[in-house]
Amino acid sequence: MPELPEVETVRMGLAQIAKHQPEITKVDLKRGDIRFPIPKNFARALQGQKITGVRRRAKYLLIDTPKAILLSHLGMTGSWRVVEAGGEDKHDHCYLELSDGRRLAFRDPRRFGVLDLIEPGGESRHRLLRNLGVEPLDIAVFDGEFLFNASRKRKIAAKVFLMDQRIVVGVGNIYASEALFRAGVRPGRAAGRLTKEQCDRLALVTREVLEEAIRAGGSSIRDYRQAGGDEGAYQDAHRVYDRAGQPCLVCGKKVRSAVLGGRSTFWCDSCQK
DNA sequence: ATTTTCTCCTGCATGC
DNA sequence: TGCATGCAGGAGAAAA
Repeated sequence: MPELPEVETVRMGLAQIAKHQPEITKVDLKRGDIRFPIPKNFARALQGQKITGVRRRAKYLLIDTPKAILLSHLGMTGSWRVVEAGGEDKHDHCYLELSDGRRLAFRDPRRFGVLDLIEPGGESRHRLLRNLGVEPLDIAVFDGEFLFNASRKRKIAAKVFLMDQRIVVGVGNIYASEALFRAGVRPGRAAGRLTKEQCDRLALVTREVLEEAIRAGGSSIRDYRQAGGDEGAYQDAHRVYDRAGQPCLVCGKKVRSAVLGGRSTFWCDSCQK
């Protein structure tokens, strides 16, 4: 499930592919909708455009061209990958043919992803981007004080709070469990009851876990792959995620699991309070 | 305003 | 072997 580290890994891969600013010679759109309708002028707007950069905001990828920004979200099973000229996959919804002969596919079996266009400069007004919270890797804004202030009087579980993209972006189900484990905070604790010290620690370890995961190329669970097709390695570093019933790596007690906010959640009762 | 529930979709694991 | 069932989940949208 692509969360911030996976999306950032894909961003770096795409940026590498696009570093010489290839032109998009052809856009081959296979369907008119994924999760939402794809704009009618999608292919026309991108065709003939040069890729000038690849950015990330939250879990969204922004492929920049002079006249249009291609916005994409990987949802649950989405991926951008370099594919062979002839080959097609039934879950490839869009192909971008580049002037260097390469072909990029947006593949998404479960179709929870997004493809859209943004007018250059219109990023902050886009409906999917305008209500997003702070970037967790931005040290200037994401710290314990921010988390503390944002969580006052909130009754929702700390994990649900941490996954709320309007507060802080990029933290999904895997990294929320991992960060809370490192912070020593039980996922079900009411956000508003977190102490300042816990918020300090949570901000610190959230950044830590995301940065470590980026360095490892992300976590490959089921479908996720890097743009070059490689798997990430961070799934091997998970301390609690998907480890229900197995011994806690710190104290040896069984890792517990429950559904919280509709998502499977993992924690250690003795290491987290 | 905040919180909860529903929904989208397909692949895979499970059980009979 | 095959079918039905349930589960996984990012996040918007609607409901409470």
